[in-house]
Amino acid sequence: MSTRPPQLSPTELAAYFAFTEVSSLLRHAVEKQLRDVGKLSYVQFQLLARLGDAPDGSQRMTDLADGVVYSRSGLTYQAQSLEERGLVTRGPSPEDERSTIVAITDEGRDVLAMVFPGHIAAVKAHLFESLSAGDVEMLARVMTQVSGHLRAEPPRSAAPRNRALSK
Amino acid sequence: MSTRPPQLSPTELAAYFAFTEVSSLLRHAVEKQLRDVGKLSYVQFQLLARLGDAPDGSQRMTDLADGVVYSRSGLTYQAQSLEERGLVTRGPSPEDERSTIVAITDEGRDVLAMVFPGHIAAVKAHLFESLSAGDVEMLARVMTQVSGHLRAEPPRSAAPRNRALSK
DNA sequence: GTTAGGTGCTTCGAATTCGAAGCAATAAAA
DNA sequence: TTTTATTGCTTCGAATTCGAAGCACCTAAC
Repeated sequence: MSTRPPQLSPTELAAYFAFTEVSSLLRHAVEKQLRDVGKLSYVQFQLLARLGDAPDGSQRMTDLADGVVYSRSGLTYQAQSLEERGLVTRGPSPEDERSTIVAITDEGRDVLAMVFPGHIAAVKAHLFESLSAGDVEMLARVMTQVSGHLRAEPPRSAAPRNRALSK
Repeated sequence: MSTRPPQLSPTELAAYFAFTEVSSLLRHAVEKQLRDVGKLSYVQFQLLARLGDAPDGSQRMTDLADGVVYSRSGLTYQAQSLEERGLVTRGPSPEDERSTIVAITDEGRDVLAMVFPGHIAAVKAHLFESLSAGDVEMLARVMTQVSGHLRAEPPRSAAPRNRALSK
């Protein structure tokens, strides 16, 4: 019935499987390092890293959520947790009363500095160690390509809201 | 302090960021498709797919857990869920009383057949659409390389147990 | 203005996840 | 054989995750 099933070539299959496997294993390895060294979840680390990178060390909640590909409610949860630990502060935006601005604190930067070297080392050890410089370059190019493609169509982590009253 | 901090080259950084982003976005897209079409979580789909691929349609719990990079307790949970839905059966191994053998049922195969085309289409659309054949080949090669490297050292999803009484 | 719709975030409940601890069976050592 | 360690899985509790629903503010059209 309907259209005939689409297929993946053997190469595509191999690429897909290996890709998901690497992604899982890398993630686990990195999470362990972050947990052990800084008691941070992967998301928390990503949030701190993004804030640390931001020009003024602060960002809107929504932009953070989009940046790390994460649900808004989940971000609220993690931001609260980070705030309780004193690693970030949260406050309303002066421009838009609805927005919450999250800013990294000095303590947050300290923790970031604490875990960063180990994080880098873990990534190096698990992702790059077995690759040649050419491979890395290629990987960067291809992943950037796909990433751009993905960013294009689907809006973002906040799903288009209920077109509810469509009746 | 101690050793000087390791560094990632700009290319490595770009590769790492793009890689994690693609992995997140792809995962979300695929999960949505599986949920919508077959009410399956990603893990559940992976489990069914692995069982469907196995020569006799069955596997040990531990091997499944290792295969999908998943915690053992999490697998117990999902296997229970799949069993309740009649998509798999579970029973003790005749060879080793400790082992549980999970086997896919005909219904399981039906659900798998139901979601598979859409799954393939999603992967094609999100991961491969913007890539050339050469890129795909390269990606397959590099990911396989890394995957092998990762599989090598760290044992598996079941962490080396408490070498507790090391005293 | 005022009203309808859009946007930003949080709260809520349910589902999922993990690690630690526990139980049973097997393997290795003594 | 008995003791000791290892392996396979499940149960437990705590933490995390998400989507839906709700609240407040903001914007545009009237």
